[in-house]
Amino acid sequence: MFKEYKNLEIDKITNEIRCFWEKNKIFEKSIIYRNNKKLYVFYEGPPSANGSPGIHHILSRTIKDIFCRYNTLKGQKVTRKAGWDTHGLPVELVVETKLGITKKDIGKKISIYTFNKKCKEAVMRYSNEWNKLSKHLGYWIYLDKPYFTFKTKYIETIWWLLKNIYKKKILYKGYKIQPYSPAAGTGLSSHELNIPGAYKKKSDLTIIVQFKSKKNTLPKKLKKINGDIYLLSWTTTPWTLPSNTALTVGINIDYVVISTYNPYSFSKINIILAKKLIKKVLYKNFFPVSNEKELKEIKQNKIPYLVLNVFKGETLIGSCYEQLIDWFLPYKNKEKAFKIISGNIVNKKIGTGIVHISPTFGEEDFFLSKKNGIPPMLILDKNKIPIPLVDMEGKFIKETPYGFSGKFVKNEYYSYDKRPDKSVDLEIALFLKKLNKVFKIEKYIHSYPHCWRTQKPILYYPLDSWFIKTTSLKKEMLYLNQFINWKPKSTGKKKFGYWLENITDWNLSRSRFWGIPLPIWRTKKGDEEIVIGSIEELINEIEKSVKEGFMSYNPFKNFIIGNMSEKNYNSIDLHKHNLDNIILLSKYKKPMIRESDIIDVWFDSGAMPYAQLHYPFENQFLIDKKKFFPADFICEGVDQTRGWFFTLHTISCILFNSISFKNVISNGLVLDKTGKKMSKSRGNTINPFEIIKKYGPDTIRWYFISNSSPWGNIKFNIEKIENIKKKLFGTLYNVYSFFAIYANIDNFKYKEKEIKLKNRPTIDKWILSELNTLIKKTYNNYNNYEPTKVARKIEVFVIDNLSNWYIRLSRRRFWKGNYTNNKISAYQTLYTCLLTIYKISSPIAPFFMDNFYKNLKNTLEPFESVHLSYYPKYNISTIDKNLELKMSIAKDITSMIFSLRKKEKIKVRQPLKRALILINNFPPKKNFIINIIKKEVNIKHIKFLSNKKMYNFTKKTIKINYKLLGPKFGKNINLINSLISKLNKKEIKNIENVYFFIIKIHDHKICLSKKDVYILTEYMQGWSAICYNGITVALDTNISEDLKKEGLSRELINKIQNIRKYYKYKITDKILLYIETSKFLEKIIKNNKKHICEETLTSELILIKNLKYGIFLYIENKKFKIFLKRNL
RNA sequence: AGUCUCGUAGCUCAGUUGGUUAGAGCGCUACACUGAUAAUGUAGAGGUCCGCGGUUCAAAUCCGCGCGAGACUACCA
Repeated sequence: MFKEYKNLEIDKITNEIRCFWEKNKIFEKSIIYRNNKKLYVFYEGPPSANGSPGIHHILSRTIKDIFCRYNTLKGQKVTRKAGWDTHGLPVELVVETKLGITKKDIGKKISIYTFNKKCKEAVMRYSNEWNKLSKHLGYWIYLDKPYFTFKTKYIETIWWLLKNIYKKKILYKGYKIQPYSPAAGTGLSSHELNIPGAYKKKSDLTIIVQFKSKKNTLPKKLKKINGDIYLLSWTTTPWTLPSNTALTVGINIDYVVISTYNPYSFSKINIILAKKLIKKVLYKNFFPVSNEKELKEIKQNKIPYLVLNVFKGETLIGSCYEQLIDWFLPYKNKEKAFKIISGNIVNKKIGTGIVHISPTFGEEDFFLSKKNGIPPMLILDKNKIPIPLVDMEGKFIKETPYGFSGKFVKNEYYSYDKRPDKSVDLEIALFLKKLNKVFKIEKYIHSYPHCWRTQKPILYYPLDSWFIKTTSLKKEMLYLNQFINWKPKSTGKKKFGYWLENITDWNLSRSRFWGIPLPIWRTKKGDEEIVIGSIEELINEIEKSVKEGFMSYNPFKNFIIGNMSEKNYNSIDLHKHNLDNIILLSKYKKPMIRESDIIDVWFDSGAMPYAQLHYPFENQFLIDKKKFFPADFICEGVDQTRGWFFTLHTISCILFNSISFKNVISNGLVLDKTGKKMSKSRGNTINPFEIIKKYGPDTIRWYFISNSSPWGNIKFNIEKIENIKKKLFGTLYNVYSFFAIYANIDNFKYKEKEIKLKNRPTIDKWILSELNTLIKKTYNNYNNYEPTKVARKIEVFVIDNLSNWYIRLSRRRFWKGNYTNNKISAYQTLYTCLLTIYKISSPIAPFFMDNFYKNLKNTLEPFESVHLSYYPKYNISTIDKNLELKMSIAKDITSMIFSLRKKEKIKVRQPLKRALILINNFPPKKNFIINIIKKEVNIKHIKFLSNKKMYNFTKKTIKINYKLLGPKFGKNINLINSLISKLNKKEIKNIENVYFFIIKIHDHKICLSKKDVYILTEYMQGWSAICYNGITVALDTNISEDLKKEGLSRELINKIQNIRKYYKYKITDKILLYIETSKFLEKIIKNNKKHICEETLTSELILIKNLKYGIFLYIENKKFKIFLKRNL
């Protein structure tokens, strides 16, 4: 027996299947059973469990699950290990808040040990939520032995990787300009700048200053100009001007030399600025003139200017200028300073098009100057250590002249009572004005980052950091990127590609506490250093140090080298609180202390392919033999492009000269119904658990996948989910129920031999052809990582082809007649369709499909679960495109006849005599189609007519094929079209009968082929007709007396069936039928009695004059009485 | 501010290398059909293909400039 249902309870099914999976370890089996099969490698991007999962995690986890399940179906072994990202600032901030402390207090008020302990506790606080999400969503992943980034084994791999990066000589210590809060005395991470509210509108004093060019270094063109030439440059941070060492121009930007006057001193000057910005810089008091004469007069403070020359920025590159404020000179390479360099940072819309560069206080400035060999403005302090002109409290250094010494560069850094009237920026402006070096002073409002703790503006400040020299690997990384299949392509090519193009060295350092410590020890002077690559190495080094007396004992002496047991590894902790106490011995017997920073958490996650395996200490072959590397597939949100995707790629490129993932889907965001981002502050977030509970995981999964491509943003709309539940799952349920009811009645169990395709009725051949086409298409789309196309194709098949067409047409075969081959064929066909649908849909809707699969499984299909079965193979010989085409024409014709009936107001129950159909080039063998149409639309005769016969009834129109003729005739195409469209019916007919014909344009003869035009037959005179898609259908609307009676008899059948249904009789129940007789009814019944009895399973139909019991019915407004009862 | 993605019916989305009159589903209105169906069919209403300009015989599609939404990066001086 096939299981029958009373109604569809998705919730119940889901729970049952979930229990079934757990109890029978289906997930485990799906891996074990494929033990000797090829591996499909999937990497789980580790989530951080210190926040609870949101609705968007449903999206990415659904996609991940789909491809893991699909590839299992394909017969591959798909292991997937869960992992947790455990380190990082967000955790630390949570703990800080909880303990009511700030960064300064760590190591003072509270020990690093305690702090780290608290972090470790805090990090997993939502892990239960995450596991619950996996479970409820049906996301299959090994939760039992996940990798944790804080575990000793994980850390050991990271160290090994870092040591090998060091060996490649691309790990170095250097300066980086970083956001820094002088008020708080700490550097800030970019994360902290992204805290909402960090960017605030700030009003700054901006000035345009005049850098005097060294004329002999200018291009020839400009040397000829009389007088000094100044480069105008704009800045919002005048306090950085003493640190200026270069100017930047855009090579493709047009610049001009202008002769004019300084608006403050009215001295005559030549200035250089971007052509496009003339109007913005020289507005209000300035006016353009066209010759030297006019330039001479300043009228009522109106200043004339004359454009002398236009040139590309490129020509300025390498030219020099005089230092603007000559208080200091760079301690190193000063001869290379004060040059014009090129850079793409030049904004064409604001400023002057010439950017002032202070490498010590701007990140872009820093990189650009480094690239161009420009020295930063660093001077040597009394200890001969290079320092910038502003100290770490945000003050000008002592040595600064003209009263600037010790002044805060931002007024906000003073306490309120001590804040001076004039800010440093203003003082610098006035100082330069006196020297006649200022062209303009203005206020400017822009958004500027502020320290989230002190609410004061941050500075960009050079700080010590460890870097990986990723810039040196740019080529390799770009090259290897070509071999990654990105979904969508643009993320890989553009977003990721551009990012690689503009790659900067990877800053690994974080001056925080909860993370993997840098395994680097250095002497005080920094002349000797060691990078530790394993615990063994560390222990050995400690031993040396103990011998020399730098350390009193070895804190890790209980660790057994070479013992890979969890117990051994859990016995030691490699976090900062332990490592900072370790002092190592240098080659020249000097003490070395650890570089105090921890490693960027992104390195943790990017190292996950190796660290999850404890490579190379264990599982070495899995990576080296490329068994578990690179991944076949990863998937995360598009925001990970510069996050996880990047770090994975970088590490594998550096160390393994390989990509680390072959296919990647970067999914979009989940927005609310109106397209707004979901956020707690907006209050439009959706609880993933509630939504899963309410609609079921399959429905949600299907919704996410079918609604739009996963890489687009999805607007989360509950109504659509409802629709999927009703339409797809409802229909599938109904098709199954239909099958189960009748299969059980006929005791069909798929025990009979499979009926050969050639012996099946055409309708079965058709649906099997469509089914195989579907398998083929879904197979390709899965392989191309296009889940949306898969889901949509399945929807069309299930709803349109299988339910609304195949079953509708085949209905009678299931419930009428004996258990013949025809009937068996119907069962076998429907069975195959259902089983196939369950399999190909199971990656997307794993619960629902498994449930129904299990109901159908039999000796032919022995698998315990659909997820242990195999993806169906499509059979090319079953696909009959011609048949599919014919059927789609039949559908069209049916629709058209319904449409005509509606127009003529003739019910479908009323049989009609005939319909005529005109269609060009209809494939042969029409009978099958004719029979379907006849039954569907209740018409006795369907006739396909040839063109010739129809000639008199039709109107012909002709149109040209633009696609073919357009390229041939270009502009003349419209002329040809007007000529062609004027052809009369006879001429068109002539064209139909030939292959080529000739038309005349302006005495030119043009030869056209029949393919160059479309001929449409549109209309039939005197008939009720309709035309669509090149098909014309005409309906004979005359109703004879006999047809009328037949129609009425059908009306009667319908009424009886409704009563049976109302009485809840079984479909197989036979009945006795009593009808109160009348002339009207006798007329109806007379010729159709047999048919009526057959249709309604009436064993006896009795006409009685006076019927005591019964119900009243109406046909055509005539009242009569009827009584029926079960014939037991 | 820059970069990237997106913008097609009230809603969600298709729309092939540019080519005849831009489509589907949901929703709305009316009618029909139904012994699996909470379905389905037919008809109707509903479009400045975000706007402007360009290339072309021909643009929703290609290019440029805007506008709007989102992400990423952000003192991009």
